[in-house]
Amino acid sequence: MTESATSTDGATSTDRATSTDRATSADRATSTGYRRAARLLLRDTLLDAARELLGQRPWAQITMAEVASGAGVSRQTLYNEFGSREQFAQAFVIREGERFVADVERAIDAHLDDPASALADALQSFLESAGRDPLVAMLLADDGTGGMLPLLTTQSAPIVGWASARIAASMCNGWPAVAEDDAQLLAEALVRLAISYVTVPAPGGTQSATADAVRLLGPFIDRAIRRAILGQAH
Amino acid sequence: MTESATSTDGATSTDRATSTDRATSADRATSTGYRRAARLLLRDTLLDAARELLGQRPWAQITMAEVASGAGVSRQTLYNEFGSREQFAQAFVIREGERFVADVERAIDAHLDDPASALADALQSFLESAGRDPLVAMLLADDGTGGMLPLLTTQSAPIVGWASARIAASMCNGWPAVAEDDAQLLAEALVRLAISYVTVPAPGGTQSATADAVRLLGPFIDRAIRRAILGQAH
DNA sequence: ACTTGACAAGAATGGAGATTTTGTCTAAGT
DNA sequence: ACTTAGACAAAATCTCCATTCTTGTCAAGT
Repeated sequence: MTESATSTDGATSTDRATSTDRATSADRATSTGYRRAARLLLRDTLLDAARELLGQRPWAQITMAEVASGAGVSRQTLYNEFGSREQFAQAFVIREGERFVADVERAIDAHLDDPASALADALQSFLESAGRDPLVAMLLADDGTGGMLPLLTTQSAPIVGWASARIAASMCNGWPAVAEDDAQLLAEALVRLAISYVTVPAPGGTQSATADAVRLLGPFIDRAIRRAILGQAH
Repeated sequence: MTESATSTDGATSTDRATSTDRATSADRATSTGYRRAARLLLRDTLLDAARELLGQRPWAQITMAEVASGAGVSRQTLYNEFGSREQFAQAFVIREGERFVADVERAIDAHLDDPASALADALQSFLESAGRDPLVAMLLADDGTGGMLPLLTTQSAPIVGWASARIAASMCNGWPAVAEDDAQLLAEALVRLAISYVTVPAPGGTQSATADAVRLLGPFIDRAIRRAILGQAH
């Protein structure tokens, strides 16, 4: 019995085009493309299931079996996809960080002409969505028994590295003139500050934090841009 | 300023002004001065005892009785001085943060002419001493069972507030021309970045972190100084 | 002011046994 | 191929209980 529970609203949708063999009348490349897509879908579904469970109780009290059944998938599949519980938790935190990265990338694309505005936009939307996030609330309420705090703090080196690399790449992409060094530096600072503001919010709320960050980093951005323009002219 | 640097291992005195002493007479002042000094000595001794114990095992496994006897003092005295275990832990973290503040203040005083150098000096010496600190190492190794991680992360709002206020005051003192807003902003960013760099070190080591911070915040400082000079001229 | 001894309430500890969970494996099913 | 159910050992967790320890606060002694 595997406890057929559920699926409230869930996001999960296990239905998949069952015709795996046939190339769906499209180009052949889709075959490998399908594989990858299916794999990503699987990962996302599992991560989503964990997310929903985390809204109810801390990570330490959630079993891998629950995650698997929440995703409508066997436990074995979960282990095949993410080696261990620890690795799964790591992947989860990274995926949540993905929202942050996505916010920043969207902001960059929306303000290709004005990096300072992009910064404001990025931090604002991220901090606001993080503030509404029940997961973040649970993390903040964690007194150490929750089990996920270290991942965001003492063991967050992988997340910081990954997120800042992604953001730096986006910056270089959106603002090709900016030096790679500057982008990397700004990206890492942004990530560190974002984590800091999530774990201990600014007393004045998110817009205060955003305004502060812009005021603080604005001069650096201005200088970077000025250097970029000079470099181009040269 | 107002910092009586101690010659020995590092019992920096936290001076709390709160002079409630209504002047009764001159000779009385000596007595009150002694009182205060004795009180501070007591606090420091207790905190030092805790520090030594923390070098051996995590906070969760240290009892108040051990701290008291380590300081050669009765348990009751400990409770009289710091209300509860939680408050003691808080005070301890703040006292450790005192080193950070002291480093920054010293750096400010040593570079009254050049804030950027002061920033570099401050962060460099702090990160280096923190890197050598066995306590910090223990905190970083903490998997959540240690019991002190939340104080430095999710519950670090008091520390951030206190440290940045102190540093901002020192900045305003050392560089009177700088706007209070700018000092406050820079101080808070410095504190947040310092905490971030302690919990997840920069891959390139402390000097890399310092160089990064200087490069990042340098433009802001330059602009603040430029504004300060203009303000003076006006 | 500091210490000592005592105190209740609550937290931790330990031990022994049952139960769960993790991580891996295999034999199937699609 | 990919997934699944079933089974498995090893490790972790839970339960229940009794016991000890710790916290926080007394009052009285120095």
